[in-house]
Amino acid sequence: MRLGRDFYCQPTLSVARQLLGKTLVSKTSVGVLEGEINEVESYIGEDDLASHARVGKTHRTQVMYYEGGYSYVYLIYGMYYCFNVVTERTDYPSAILIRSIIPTKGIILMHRNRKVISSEVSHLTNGPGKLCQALGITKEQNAIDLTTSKTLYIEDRGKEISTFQSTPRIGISQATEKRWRFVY
DNA sequence: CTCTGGATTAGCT
DNA sequence: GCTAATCCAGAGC
Repeated sequence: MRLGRDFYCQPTLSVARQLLGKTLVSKTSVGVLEGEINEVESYIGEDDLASHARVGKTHRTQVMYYEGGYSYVYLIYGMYYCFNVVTERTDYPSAILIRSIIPTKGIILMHRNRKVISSEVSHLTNGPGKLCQALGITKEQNAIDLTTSKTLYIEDRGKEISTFQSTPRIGISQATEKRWRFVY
């Protein structure tokens, strides 16, 4: 069943751990694309130097100040999108970057959405930019309410994750001491 | 207005 | 391991 407001409005690190094993669903005009989340990263508060919200509320970061359950999609390096879910209460900027999923449905369509010629399934959605490309997520999907959207949401399919690792976050130059990346 | 650099990736050395 | 690709947010003037 679909994750609701209560799920996303918990403390960010708790939501991040619980997102492992959940299923990300993207219903596009060409078909349904799904994958199981297996790597996430947390960005918490304006004091988090690695978070976009370190500069405060701006046009780009305002969605991070929404209540939990909204999408935050941004363009990185001019060519890839990154998909985040906003967490916690209104006016507290926090979000979780979905870094990797395991494709479970619409794999043929994912291959078509990805630009690379030879992409093994294992390389299809194992990166934040890759999974957005595969699932057709762009800035058009920014600030969507994942608790009511008909096209983009996350479901609990009953998979339990017993063990996972927490490690420093990837690709950032500040605040690397925080082990806010979760993988299983 | 201009400038800098980034929560990335693919392809090459 | 190195870097080009390519856009735009944020900062400074």
